[in-house]
Amino acid sequence: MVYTEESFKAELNSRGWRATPQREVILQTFQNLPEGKHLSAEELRDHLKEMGHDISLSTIYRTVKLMARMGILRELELTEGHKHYEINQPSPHHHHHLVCVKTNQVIEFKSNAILGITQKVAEKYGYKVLDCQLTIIGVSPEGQRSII
Amino acid sequence: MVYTEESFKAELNSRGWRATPQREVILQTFQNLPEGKHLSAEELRDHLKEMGHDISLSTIYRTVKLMARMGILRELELTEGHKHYEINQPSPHHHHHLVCVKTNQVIEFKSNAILGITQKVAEKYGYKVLDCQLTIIGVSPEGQRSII
DNA sequence: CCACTATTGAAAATAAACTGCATTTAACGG
DNA sequence: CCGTTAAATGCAGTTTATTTTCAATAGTGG
Repeated sequence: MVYTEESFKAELNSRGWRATPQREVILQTFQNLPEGKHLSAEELRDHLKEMGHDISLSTIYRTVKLMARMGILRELELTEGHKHYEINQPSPHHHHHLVCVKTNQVIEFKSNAILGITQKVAEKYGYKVLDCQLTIIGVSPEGQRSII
Repeated sequence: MVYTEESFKAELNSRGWRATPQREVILQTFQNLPEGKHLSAEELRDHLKEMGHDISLSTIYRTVKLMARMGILRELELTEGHKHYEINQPSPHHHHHLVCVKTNQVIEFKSNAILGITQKVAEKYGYKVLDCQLTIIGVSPEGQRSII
């Protein structure tokens, strides 16, 4: 699902919400990010500022949360202590994360099998799926060598 | 892996750390929790207090983080805004979470296939696995009905 | 174009998690 | 056992991410 300005507005309005310049800019920003790139709220604020868009942190937080609930963004909780957001890509681009607790390295990987498992589980409980994330927590080769 | 007081002490000492009454009590608490039950730092503090153990929040935070890095506890990030911890069970008890963004309902489910995928991915990158969690974010039947 | 109400930005408020430091205490070697 | 050494604890204070309050602004639907 890729949103245009119009389809995004329609989606928002259908839920009683409003399309605003801030929301549109944030959506476009995430849609144009290189695959697998994710941003924290502050990183997004800075990135937007560089592009000439001064959007307050309050709005950023409110918007990413809103878009995560709509299923447009994925909310990632890796190991850094703050959330990251990225576009919630459909099947072929959908990926998961392998995280090192020592070095905080994050590796992405894909798996169709996980999508299948997710479908079955969600169906069983009558859930509508917004996102599924397999997070593997472990120690990278470098981490295993380090003493710290 | 179920730890006794001795094996836990051995595991700590082998890493240059110390076995303390607080750490032992916390380990026992998690090992005795009903399956699938998870606690936040504050809930753990209160639970321990009820059992007659007055352990400071600082120590709680330090201990759960330590035990998560050791692979003894899993750190769960569901939707409530704070972390939860539970014992990191081996294969037959290992489970995953289906979470509703509207009602915050959490359903657990098991899957051997996920363990297999995790093994393969970790092996490919030379990672030592501490934990793997598939989190499915969606909307429950009740959530789909609600207007909020 | 109007009225209504959602949204924004700034500042203040929260809440979770972390840290510095003095004190306590586990581990290890003799 | 005992003493030494460094790790761990508890307290208080702090940091950091995120949320909320509120007045001003601006989409929307009629």
